[in-house]
Amino acid sequence: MSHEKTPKSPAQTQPELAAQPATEASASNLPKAYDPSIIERRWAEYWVSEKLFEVQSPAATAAGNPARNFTQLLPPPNVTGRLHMGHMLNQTEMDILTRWHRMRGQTSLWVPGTDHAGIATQMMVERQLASEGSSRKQLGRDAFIARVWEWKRQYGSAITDQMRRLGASVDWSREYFTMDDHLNVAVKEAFVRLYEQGLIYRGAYIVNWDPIQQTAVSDLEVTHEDRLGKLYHIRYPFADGPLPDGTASIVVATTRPETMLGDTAVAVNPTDARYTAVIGKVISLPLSAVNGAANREIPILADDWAQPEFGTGAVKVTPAHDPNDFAIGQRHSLASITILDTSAQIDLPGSPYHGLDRFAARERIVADLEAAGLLVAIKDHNLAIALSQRSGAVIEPRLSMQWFLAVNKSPEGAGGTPKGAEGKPKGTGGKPEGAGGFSPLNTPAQEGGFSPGGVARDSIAAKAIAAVRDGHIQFTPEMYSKTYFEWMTNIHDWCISRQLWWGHRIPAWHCTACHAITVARETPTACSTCGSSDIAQETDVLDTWFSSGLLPFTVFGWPGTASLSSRSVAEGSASSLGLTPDLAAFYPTALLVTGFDILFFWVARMIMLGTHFMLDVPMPGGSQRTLAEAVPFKEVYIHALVRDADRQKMSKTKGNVIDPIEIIERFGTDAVRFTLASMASPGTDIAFSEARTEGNRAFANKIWNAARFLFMNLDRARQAGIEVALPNLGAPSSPTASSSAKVGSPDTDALESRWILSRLNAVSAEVHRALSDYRFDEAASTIYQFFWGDLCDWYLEIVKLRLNFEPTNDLPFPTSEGAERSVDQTRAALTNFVAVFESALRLLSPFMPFLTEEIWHALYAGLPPAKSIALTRYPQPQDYKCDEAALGEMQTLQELITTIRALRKELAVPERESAPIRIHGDAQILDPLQFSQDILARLARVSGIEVSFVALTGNNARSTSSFDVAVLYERQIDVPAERERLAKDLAKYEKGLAAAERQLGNETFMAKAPAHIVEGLRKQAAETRTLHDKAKAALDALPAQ
RNA sequence: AGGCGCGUAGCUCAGUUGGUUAGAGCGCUACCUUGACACGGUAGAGGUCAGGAGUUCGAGUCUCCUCGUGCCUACCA
Repeated sequence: MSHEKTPKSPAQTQPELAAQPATEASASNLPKAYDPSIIERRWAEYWVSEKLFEVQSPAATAAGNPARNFTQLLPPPNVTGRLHMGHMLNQTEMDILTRWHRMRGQTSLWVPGTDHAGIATQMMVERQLASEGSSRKQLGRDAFIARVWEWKRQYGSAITDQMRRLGASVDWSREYFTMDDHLNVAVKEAFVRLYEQGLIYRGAYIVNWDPIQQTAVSDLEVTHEDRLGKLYHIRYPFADGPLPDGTASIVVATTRPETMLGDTAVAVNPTDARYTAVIGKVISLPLSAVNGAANREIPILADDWAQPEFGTGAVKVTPAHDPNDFAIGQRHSLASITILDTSAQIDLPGSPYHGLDRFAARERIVADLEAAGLLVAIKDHNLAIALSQRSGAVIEPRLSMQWFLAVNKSPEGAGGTPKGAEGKPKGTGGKPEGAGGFSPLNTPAQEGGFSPGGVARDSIAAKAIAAVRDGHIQFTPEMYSKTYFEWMTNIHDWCISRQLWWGHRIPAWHCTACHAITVARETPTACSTCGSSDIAQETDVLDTWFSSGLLPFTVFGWPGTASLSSRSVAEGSASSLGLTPDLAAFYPTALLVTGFDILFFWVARMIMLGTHFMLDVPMPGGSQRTLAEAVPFKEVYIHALVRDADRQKMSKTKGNVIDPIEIIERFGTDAVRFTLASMASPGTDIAFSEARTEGNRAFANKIWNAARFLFMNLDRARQAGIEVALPNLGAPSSPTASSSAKVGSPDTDALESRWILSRLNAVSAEVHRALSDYRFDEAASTIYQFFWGDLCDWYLEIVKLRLNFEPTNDLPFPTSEGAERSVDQTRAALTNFVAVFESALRLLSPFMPFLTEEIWHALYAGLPPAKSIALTRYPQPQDYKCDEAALGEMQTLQELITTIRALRKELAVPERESAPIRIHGDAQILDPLQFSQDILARLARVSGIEVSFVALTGNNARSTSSFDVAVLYERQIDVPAERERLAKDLAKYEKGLAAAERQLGNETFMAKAPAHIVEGLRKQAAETRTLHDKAKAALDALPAQ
């Protein structure tokens, strides 16, 4: 604690230890209210500087066992990013799990890193250049990339600095950046292998083109927005004369009239009787004239794609600017005329529309059509407009040369055996995304495999589907596996090229001489086909998700020092096949925690690429890796979205973004973490609530003050010369060895001691179960209830009774024997208190690492048994003795105290005043209470106990199912209020009784319901009957008004 | 257009395979500045589980329908 010491206590004299940021504990030393800002930064720095969470690379021979380790990969945030609540939720959950597993003794490795985020980062730097009056193109590629690196050097650690602030227990020594050299080598290796396996091809297809970014983007980077648009009906006149019936034109319907400049046909459905006669006719395409020449002529053809119900039933075909039209063009060998340039301006030299932006062109064309009398109608039309997720630009489907990953095709060459690069694009095994076509590529997985839909069994997608279907990867919540299958079974080939400068440049070289392509790991000097040295590297870079999809194995060193290009298969030693020591130890990782928004972007891609590449990497023992061992992770936990308090999605435009750092500064990291954890129930979005965060800050404060109370009494004990042993279970745990020494105390110990340890037994079991099921909410609430409800409200209050530092005061006639007994009692109580409290801190530590670290160090006064509470043993049920009798006794006692308190309120007994009670009940219930008279005296202000042999029904009595109790106090009760209360109770009992009797009288129920249910109901009915009768008697006994 | 969710106390949410009289936090009411804590203590009030029908001995929980609401996927010019 960094506040100034105000030494009031002579006990507070130990020196600070340099290595431990905390000072020793002393109640007078602790501020009255918990102030997280004082301690958090200090501990965050300590954890990092002491390298507490680093995991050594195991020796290759040690054959690491991923099953015994707990390894996770942090979903790498964009290097340009700032921490948002989604990150914080994600990292809180990952950190709780990592700390929990670590404290359970597993080797827990959490690998952090950042993503180079191609488009986002390039945009960021371009914006900066623009503000300087410069541009990417002015700078040139190399200078621009240098500039991005400079940017990264300067600002790239912002988000990881924020992570440190959260206390994320990651292994910083393993931090990566997706553009690091060794990862670049791995990306190239992966690309080359896929190319050699015939799974990467290059071709001209329609892709989603972002005219602002000037690049292709994948289907996933496109969002759709419903907008009201127009459907234009346009008349296309025949060039080859009218039909016999006089028809001289056909009317087409389109939402994008400007694309008519690129039409190369009109299609009608062959079954559409209205149009059968016009099939084969030729059209003179309006407005298509260039340089004053005649309009282009295009055919009318029949194609199933044209739907008779839609529009006019006739559809214009623009193969270069629409995926469906492209497919029609393929079927009918139509020309593709590109009429828009990369920035979506009309590119048609000689046309009056040349150089116009697409939307300006639309207006002009519509006006011109109208002037020419060719505009038949304009109708309102709802359409889903495609927008670029990044730039917000309207996506322009564009025919362009791109690289694709074939996901539904068998690799060529079994087992990934490399083949020489062939220098030619491979054919496609599926269809590229965005490439149109309306026949489903794949059919859903069916029993026993796939239906014959052209999907190869050993394709990338098929392996990825099998990995989940066969249970090698499990989703939580399970529902997401459906979403996964839905997407995976309808997946198209993945467009992996981007027309950006920032990213992994595609390792392919184009030959100017023979136009062949050379794909190679090392920069080649000559074309592999013709030997010409006139070659130039492909300018495109890879989709960012291509490199991040490889991370689960590339972060562990794949492909190793010897890439496949330089190995001979015959050698076959594990390391030459790509098995690095880290891969052997940590792959597959145990778990991936992420949001559903990147389920397809990243999760599915990791599964595809992981299963594909890792199947070729042998197991540490040299055996062939199975699919189960090739998956990138065994479990996926998908968490919710964090919304604002009104359940609105946070967005910059709405201005409702909650900055986690700002919230942390107001409430403390621990409180925010605890809030997120306690609201993280699976499947439901989190409406982030400040009120709840306040509540959890209060929880932190409560713990802080409980610690103050403990320390205060430890101080007093020291002064009184009472030795209290500090618990030593905090010693670093060996997880397998069950602790020989239980926390706690002999059976002869006080009730509250035996009880609280029994509670610890139950609570640690419950927390274990909850965390095993990813029920962060249940784990958090269990600990909350225990710490506040059990420990502070009951245990601590009772312990106060046992603490006596002036031994002569509690006996009427001071004796040395009495003094000794009192000392023993104080020592025993404090010893148990410390042990219980220390256990509770360890229990809470994964959720509130800062607060618990601070108090824990303070507890050990600078001499803790471990460098951090995070390195101690997590409380296990077997560490605490469960004493059923104590649980039962305590329950009765609590019920009695609560009832007396309520009665006293009812009778308006002044708070400070004590009053005697009279009690009636079974001996087995009441007998143990005689040992708890002091507790009753303190917690319920009972001045004397009188046992009654008859039931108590007076105005000053209340009944429970196990006892009647009366408070003896001379004060007229509020008769109307009492009458109301009793009447209400009575009604409740009558209702319950009626329901129970109906059930018990029901023969089928008695016959069919399980015995324990019937028995339980009987017992309950009997209790209700008792309560009913007592309430009735009490009501009758009320004086009439 | 398909698919997946959600609707429980004033608010935010729990409620395991159907099983006794539905819980928590915050808020609210009353009282209490008792030497850990007013970011506190004690005792309370508050719900026909969106609506309807069905299956069952028994439904917040399973089925169907209706209403409201959110999201994801999609090649409809």
